[in-house]
Amino acid sequence: MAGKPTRERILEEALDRFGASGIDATSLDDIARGVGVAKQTLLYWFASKEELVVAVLQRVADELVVEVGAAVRSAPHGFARVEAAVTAVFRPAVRRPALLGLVRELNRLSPELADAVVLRMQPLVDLAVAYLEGEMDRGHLRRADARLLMAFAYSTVVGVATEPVALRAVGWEPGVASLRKLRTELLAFLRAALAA
Amino acid sequence: MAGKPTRERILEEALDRFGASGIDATSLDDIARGVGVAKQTLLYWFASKEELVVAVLQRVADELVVEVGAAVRSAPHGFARVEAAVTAVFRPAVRRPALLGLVRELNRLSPELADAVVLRMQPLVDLAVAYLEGEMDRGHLRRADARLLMAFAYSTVVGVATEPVALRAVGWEPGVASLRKLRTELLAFLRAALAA
DNA sequence: AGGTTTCTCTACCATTTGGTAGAGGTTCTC
DNA sequence: GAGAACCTCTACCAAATGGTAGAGAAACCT
Repeated sequence: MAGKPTRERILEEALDRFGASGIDATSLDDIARGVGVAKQTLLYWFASKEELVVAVLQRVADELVVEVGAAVRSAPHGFARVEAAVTAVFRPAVRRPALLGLVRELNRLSPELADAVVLRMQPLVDLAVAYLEGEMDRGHLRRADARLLMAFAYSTVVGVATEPVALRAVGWEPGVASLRKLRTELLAFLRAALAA
Repeated sequence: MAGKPTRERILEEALDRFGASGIDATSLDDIARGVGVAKQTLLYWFASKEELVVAVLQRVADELVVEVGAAVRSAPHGFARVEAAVTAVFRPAVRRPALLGLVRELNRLSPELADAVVLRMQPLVDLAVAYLEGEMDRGHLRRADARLLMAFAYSTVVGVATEPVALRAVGWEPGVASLRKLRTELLAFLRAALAA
């Protein structure tokens, strides 16, 4: 059907389905039908459902780590760096909303993989924290718990991206537009809270 | 075993299990074993799994609505009111971490119930928004999108309460202590951002 | 050409799970 | 004490799901 190799198409389809309906609620048959192959073709490429799940999560984690890492490393100092990091976290969420929902299932489904993700994230966080604290020392930013700041920003994105009930309660429809608006507002907030 | 009626114990157990492992991954047998009765006893009290799920979610929604509603209505004006609302949202999360995780599954499992929850939440949000905007008009708070503020605070709680990977990446262990620390910091943040 | 590897398929199986049928016991009512 | 309502149980079923066995193409060596 498509030019992409089967394995690739399976991974794409699985990511979409897992993200939309949850991993448990998605059967191998669902994915296979979506790709347009037999279930056993899928089991040829991935020996078991767990293996498929891990492969999908691995890819999700890779995207996040690479994207946020590049942004944090390349952006200028000061608040611009905070801005770049926040934007980087939002980007995958906007491009593929299914993605963030999956990270949440990591712990339950593969604690080992979750550990691996944590280990890869930590240096990035450390880098960001070091810069934030440097800026605070220099008086460019108000003093605050930089580590907490990171958790704070990230969890906000996750919450809004995956919590349609809360969004609708405040009068918004879930979607990309809401995510963008939130990013703007979050940044304004951070700016106000961190202004020295 | 316990003094509580069977139906009540089933609801409690189901809430815990659903929250811990997800609804799909929790079988009726699991819950029944946890309570110490046969699966069919459970099906006597709730005609189907869906009915049990709805009952549990209904109760979760009730707790949230009642608790937040009481806090918003009773707290003094100004920033104290914001503080009361945020604390009220945190309280259920601290007391029963499983609770917030369930709200997220609402949309997928029972869109009708999700609609109902949204409808009940809206007046509360309106109330909070009206007060926030009043305070802004009077110059007690900095001007900002009050509606967004609500979504923002709530999604932060949800994100941190249900996203252990992010927490661990910033060097914390998931748990009640982290939630408390986050509440303090979130409030400090809001205070700084909203100070007129 | 002939064999080997790669890839996809049809058929089938074992287990789990939500759910049904219906029996039996307990408590409350009269 | 008789009957009814209430509550819990054992035994069983139908459907779905993850997974196995193995056959048939098709491309790729040599």
